[in-house]
Amino acid sequence: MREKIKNQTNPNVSVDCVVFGFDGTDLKVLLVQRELRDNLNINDDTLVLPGDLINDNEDLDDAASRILTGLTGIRNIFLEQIGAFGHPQRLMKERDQVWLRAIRLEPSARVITVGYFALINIKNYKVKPAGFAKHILWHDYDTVNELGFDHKLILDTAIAKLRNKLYREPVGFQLLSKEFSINQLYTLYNEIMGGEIDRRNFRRRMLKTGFLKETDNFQEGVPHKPARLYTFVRKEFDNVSKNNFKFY
Amino acid sequence: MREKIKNQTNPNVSVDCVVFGFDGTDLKVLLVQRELRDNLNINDDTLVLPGDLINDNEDLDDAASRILTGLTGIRNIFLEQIGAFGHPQRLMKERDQVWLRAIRLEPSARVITVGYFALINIKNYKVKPAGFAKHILWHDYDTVNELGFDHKLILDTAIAKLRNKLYREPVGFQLLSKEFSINQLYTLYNEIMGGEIDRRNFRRRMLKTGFLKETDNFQEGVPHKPARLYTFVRKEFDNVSKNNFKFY
DNA sequence: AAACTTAGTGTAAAATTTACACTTTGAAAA
DNA sequence: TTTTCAAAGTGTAAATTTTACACTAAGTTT
Repeated sequence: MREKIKNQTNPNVSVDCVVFGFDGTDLKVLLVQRELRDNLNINDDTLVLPGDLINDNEDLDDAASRILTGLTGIRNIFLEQIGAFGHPQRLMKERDQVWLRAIRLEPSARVITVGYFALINIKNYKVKPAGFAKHILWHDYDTVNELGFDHKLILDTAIAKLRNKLYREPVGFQLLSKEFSINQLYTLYNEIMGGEIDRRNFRRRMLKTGFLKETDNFQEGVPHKPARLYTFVRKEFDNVSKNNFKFY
Repeated sequence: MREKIKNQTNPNVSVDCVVFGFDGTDLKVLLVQRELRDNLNINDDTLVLPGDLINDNEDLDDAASRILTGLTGIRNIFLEQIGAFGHPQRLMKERDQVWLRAIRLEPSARVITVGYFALINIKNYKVKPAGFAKHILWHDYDTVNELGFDHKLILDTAIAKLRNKLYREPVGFQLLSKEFSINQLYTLYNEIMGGEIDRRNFRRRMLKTGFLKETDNFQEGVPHKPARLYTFVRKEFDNVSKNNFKFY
């Protein structure tokens, strides 16, 4: 770091969260409408990721937690950083620039955002509007088109990281209830991977790992044979061989 | 993002680079001595990663490139973001706080740094002192102990990312000369992985991928049988099956 | 010519992956 | 109560990949 040049303006730094959820069938992502302020006559209902400026003296991770706690009330959410995104303001779309000026961020300063992704179980927690997000919705991941700022890029990066993570840790369990059937797990993984996983081989592989523990409970209220429910045992996962990778 | 709260101070944002090099035997990392300023009587020769504040209107990636070009003269360096690191200033060691105050960064503002890692071939480029790095050295990766700020954390994260990356892309070639022997490649990989790779199986696997092209050249000046040299053919890599991963 | 150092090579056993289709079970409908 | 429906649950054989493992070849130096 060199001596500070005085005619530079420090950037605003925000944290934006990609919150993935799973409703049993589709992968969802939590989006908010860019807040309209009554005293502004700009018309802007662009969808963006939930986020906020970081506070002084606040860890980046803590800022992400704060945002999610505000939206969901949950305290210990699975959270992982995606990275920093920082296009200079001049590269933004006009609409985004207007919006930034409207809320009077430090004049002329750019915004650098640190992306996080989180996984939560849709059914367990009701999301609720927060100060920085009056309109909030679960959006189908597959059909997200355009988002404000560079949030589409952040979202794309997030799904890549999530897939990647699935190769090393059983993160998928964060998206399911405590007890789940093998086929629910299968549906989730298949959805995340966007792919063609063989159902029978999937079951065998998962059971072989040893970190799924059979319970005595079964699905209820389904109009067909109810499936046995399992729980995830982290302790067992930690023993699983991690020699899973070939390098290039 | 909410309306800017006026008593907040925007953080300084810097970019720090973990530059890995390979000298044929050991993995190295480029470090600089925290710059001593003659007009300050603080005694500080702490080693840190090369870095700098980002400029207004400068992409984060561009800032990292700029730093590396300053140190090495190379323009197209393999570079990848590691992530953002942002402990509030209050969590820093006293020595780091003193240093920051000494160079008069925006008073009381914290520093958020975005880490990058780069791979370069030590032999091809002479590193040279730059404005922000008067003393610069290749340090053995294995024996790096403590660094200023949270740079040790950044370094640890970088090596993890590098290993990780090796599972999906043949990045190791960035660290070697254009033509190299299989055993040079082996030594490098073994060094990065910190591990026990079987030499024979390594050779077979690498050759089988098809992205190593045999040349008619051999090592020169070695006091033993000279090894055949190969080049890396990216086009072929792109055809290699990427179905290399098992998930959990 | 002998000694040294790294290059370069093969195989068989074990483990893993893959492809693939029918039976079972409970609920709902007829 | 029987039939129908929908998803649960199960097995195997062939192909592929991984693993473990030790000697010969070739060029340089002494």
